[in-house]
Amino acid sequence: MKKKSYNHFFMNFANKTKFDIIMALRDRPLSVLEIVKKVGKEQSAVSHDLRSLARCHILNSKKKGKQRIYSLNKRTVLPLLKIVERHVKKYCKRCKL
Amino acid sequence: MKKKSYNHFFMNFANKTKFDIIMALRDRPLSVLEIVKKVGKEQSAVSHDLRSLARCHILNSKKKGKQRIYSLNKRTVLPLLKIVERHVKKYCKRCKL
DNA sequence: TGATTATATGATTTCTTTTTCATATGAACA
DNA sequence: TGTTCATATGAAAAAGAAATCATATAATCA
Repeated sequence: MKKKSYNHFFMNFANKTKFDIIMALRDRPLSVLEIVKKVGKEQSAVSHDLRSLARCHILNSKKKGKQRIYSLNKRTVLPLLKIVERHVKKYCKRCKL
Repeated sequence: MKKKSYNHFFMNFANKTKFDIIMALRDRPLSVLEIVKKVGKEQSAVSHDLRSLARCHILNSKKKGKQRIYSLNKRTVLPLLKIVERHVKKYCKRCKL
């Protein structure tokens, strides 16, 4: 079992900015600049995060002129988020987290 | 949306030891000492991790004499692992992670 | 009550991840 | 070709998380 793969995978959801990026891409694919605007972080920081997300195949990307468009791996991410949403709603109503 | 809840939740899967603990509890509930043996870490480190896992309701616990027995929140954890296992098998065949 | 066993806690050190900054690459187009 | 816009990269600084250590609590039982 590839433990490191799991660690990296989950790390991408555990980090605030990376999680924001995932959420930003739920509705539709976006270019880097659009993502930068949505999540309100430095371009460079976002690029680093995108790299990490794409390396784990949480995001896909394709070029479009001089832009790069990132999109969500919905097959994995949507059902995953659904499970965790249910969990958080159930258990984190009035917890301090 | 409780972003911090999500971050903490995923952090418990992203960390090597915590992930090991989750895996150790897949078959059956265990006492702290049993978990310590299984994951091969210091008792104190394991206790810290158990606290964090239980705070997010990934684990439940109950006392039994002077022991404390930890068990998995299967409803959330099992389907989650299933999704990620599929993902890792599909994408991380020969990746370096 | 005091000794023993099981687990938890808090503070500090150590390690990893994230942010930031400066700069590089690469595509489009005048 | 040179300028501009979009994105990526690498290294160093800053922040955050985990491991460690010493000690505390809590339950059991002699």
